[in-house]
Amino acid sequence: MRNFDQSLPMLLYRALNALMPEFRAIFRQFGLTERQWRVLRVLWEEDGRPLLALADRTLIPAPSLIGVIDRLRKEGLVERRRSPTDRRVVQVWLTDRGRALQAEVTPLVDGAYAVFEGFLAPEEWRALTAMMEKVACRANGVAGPYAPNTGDKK
Amino acid sequence: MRNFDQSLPMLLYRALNALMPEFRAIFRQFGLTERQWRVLRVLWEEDGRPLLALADRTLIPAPSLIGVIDRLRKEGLVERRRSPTDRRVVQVWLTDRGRALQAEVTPLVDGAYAVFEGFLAPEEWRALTAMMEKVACRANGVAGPYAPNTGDKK
DNA sequence: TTTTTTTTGTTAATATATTAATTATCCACC
DNA sequence: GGTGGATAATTAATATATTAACAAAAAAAA
Repeated sequence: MRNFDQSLPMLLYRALNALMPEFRAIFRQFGLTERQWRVLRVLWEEDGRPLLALADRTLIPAPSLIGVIDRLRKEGLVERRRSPTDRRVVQVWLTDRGRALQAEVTPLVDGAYAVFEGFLAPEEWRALTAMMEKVACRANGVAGPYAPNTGDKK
Repeated sequence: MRNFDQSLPMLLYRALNALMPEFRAIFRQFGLTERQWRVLRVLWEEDGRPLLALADRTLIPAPSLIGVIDRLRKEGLVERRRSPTDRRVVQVWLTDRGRALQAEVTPLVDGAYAVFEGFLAPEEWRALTAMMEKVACRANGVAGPYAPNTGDKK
């Protein structure tokens, strides 16, 4: 039986465990959960994404995402509209408040991230990124290839 | 605003997202959740650990762990005993069934792990491990040093 | 020895996630 | 132009996690 603490999953969990509380404390200042932030983070980059595209990008399973978005809607940060061209599709749009939030949250998040960024040298970052991509890609390959749903028509 | 998909947290989440379903499918064959497996995995290595020691080792917050262990107990895989020397402490012990499970689950888990292990070269593994430890350690340092609770007396 | 502090575990309230099944719409084909 | 299969989103049922506050025992201090 191999070493538990040094297994890849536990290594990743421990790193996340160490990193995320810092970020979550920031999110909480704005009444956001981590998952809510992830949704906003994607919408700030590209507004009006379909729900499944958000699920792919945020790594939040669709049924969970329904709830996340519903709470964001109740807070008046996003709204949902049916796509005019495909009525199955629900697009999620930022409200003015949702858009305004970006300018408040982003600096704090970037600040925290900059600290963590300093933990590793640039070439370490490159190596790490490449390895994580490799793991994610090939592991996905075990059950099927990684094919991000962009939400765009083919 | 930095690239979301290549941020450290999302890289780690994506890797875990790719890895864990494979393992969870194995756990499910034995009626175990991932967290239940993590508890058993530690107990197989060292039986009778105090609850907080398990929380540290498995990265499961204590209040969550209560529930996890309670469900394991209902399944007849572990039992809880008060420590004779310190009545605050609750030790978690494997039952015979809990102990027997190891021989069934471990080969499958090791098999799956071996596949993933092949994704990276040995020196990549070393580098990755070192980087993750560095991140975990130093990030913890932001809010306080990493001091694993072994459950042993000082 | 009494009081205070710390440690360990727990509960209670709330929030959230997961899994499987369901609905609505669209697309491709005959 | 209707039927079968796919896709997008959702619901329902269940399971689980999180946060803060609490209780009990032990250790430290007064």
